[in-house]
Amino acid sequence: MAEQKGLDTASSLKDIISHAKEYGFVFPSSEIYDGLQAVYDYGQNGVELKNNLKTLWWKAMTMLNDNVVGIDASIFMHPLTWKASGHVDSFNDPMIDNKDSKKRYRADQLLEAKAEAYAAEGRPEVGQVLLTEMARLLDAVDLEGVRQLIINEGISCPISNTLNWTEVRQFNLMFSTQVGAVSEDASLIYLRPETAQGIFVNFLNVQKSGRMKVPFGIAQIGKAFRNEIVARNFIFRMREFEQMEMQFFVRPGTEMEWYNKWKETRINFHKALGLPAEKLKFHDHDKLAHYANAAVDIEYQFPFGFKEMEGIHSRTAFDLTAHQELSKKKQQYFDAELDESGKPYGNYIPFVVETSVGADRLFLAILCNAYTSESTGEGDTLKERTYLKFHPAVAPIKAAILPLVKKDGLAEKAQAIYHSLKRSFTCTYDDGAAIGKRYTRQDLIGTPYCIVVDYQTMEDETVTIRHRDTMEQERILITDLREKIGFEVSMERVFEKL
RNA sequence: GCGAAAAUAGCUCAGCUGGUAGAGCGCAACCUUGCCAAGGUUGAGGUCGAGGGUUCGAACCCCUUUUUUCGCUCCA
Repeated sequence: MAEQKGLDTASSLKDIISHAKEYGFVFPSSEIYDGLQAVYDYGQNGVELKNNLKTLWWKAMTMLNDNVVGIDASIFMHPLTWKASGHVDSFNDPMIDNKDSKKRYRADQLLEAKAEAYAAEGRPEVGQVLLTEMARLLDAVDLEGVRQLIINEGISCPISNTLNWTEVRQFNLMFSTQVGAVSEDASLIYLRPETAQGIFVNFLNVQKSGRMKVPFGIAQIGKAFRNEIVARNFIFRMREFEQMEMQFFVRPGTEMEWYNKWKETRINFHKALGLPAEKLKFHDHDKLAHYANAAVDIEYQFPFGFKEMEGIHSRTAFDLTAHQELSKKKQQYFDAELDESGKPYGNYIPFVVETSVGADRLFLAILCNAYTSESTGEGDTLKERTYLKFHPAVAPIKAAILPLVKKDGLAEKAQAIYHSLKRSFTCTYDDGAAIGKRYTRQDLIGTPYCIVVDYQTMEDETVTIRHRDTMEQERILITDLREKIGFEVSMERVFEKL
């Protein structure tokens, strides 16, 4: 009788974090110097798992869709990119703390709420004056002026009801650095806070050089950086993270059709990776961002609750239009397809449907789902068993080749098998301890198959395959290993469900 | 960023009212070993998160700091 430990509690996140560290999946960054908050490194097993996830996503996008191609844009981009995208303005949030309640607020939101209150009492013009003044102060970066405005308006903290405010501080969520001569203002550049803009600025390059016809998509995997005020929940929210984004360019008016199609396509991808349907759900955005006309998250039930893993946004023509206006370069596409009246659709700026997954979040979801701690038997036969039940296609190591004992030529035979298989998929060889201990070592890093060389192998060229989840064994010919295991661990096994 | 708690070997922990660090597991080598964390021998590994202070003497008391966890807050 197997009993699952409480996987949905906060304590199991702790178990997963220590398991991830102990078995080489995720380490705190620069740990010998006490680490760096909200930054993590992937270890020898973590990087294999993450690379597998990235490759699966990449191939699912570019190989399974005729009209999606990839790019790899730089992290550094022209500063005006972030002006056009709205990040320079909307990421500079002025924050203010109330010293009595210890609560923090966005100063602009406090003032906007006050302006709405004026409007509600029938004096919208007073509110408008307030907003204009606020905009002037924010543009001038007069933070003390903003604080005075809050105090003069008598805006008190809703919790403590006092006017005991701290100074206003800017939290710029974009990291910046300087290129070239340090003294020049123009040399200030940002680390990209999202990868999407690298796709938008290359829209016409790809469309023209690839003779792409709308609808088509551009996929990209890459690092992005955000100076989060609070980073929590392990690798869920990091300051440096990796996104897997695809921007799909469509004819205006058809965006909802594509939005719905990609919603289904993307959630099916996660299911094909082995994430259970009951731990996945859509969450529609109530409040849409400035660029979107529809937005939904695919949420996974992490140990700390249902949280966003992937976002699917209908971004309209916001981004390309903004880039066209700021760059003065037309971002339009000529659609030669004929409409109902027999005329070409002609020139337009395409609408965009975006799918954006956090690679680290997908990694965490896969790891949380795989982590299994069971106890079997009772009394004297009670045994604890912990293993990672990864889909074979994402497991860091696909197979371990183990001689039952080291002597009588079994080790040499096992090594020969190892060397012949390692060209086909990631394998490991271990003759270090008792066979049971070696099985457990592989369970702990989620290796789906253990291939064991025993005395019968020496007689009839067969080995046993021990399966991770069931602990059952089957005997097969050595010559069948490459094909049988190779197929089970292949991407194809995931893609056949898509 | 605010509040609370925690930090001793790779892991889990012990360490009395202050007297220059221990266990189990794990790890490495060798021997033994016919299938689910097997046994034996030997060994590596810690200035007790960091810095300062009090003291004859600090893992232990005081201050500061870093990191982590939890609760707020934030999350285009």
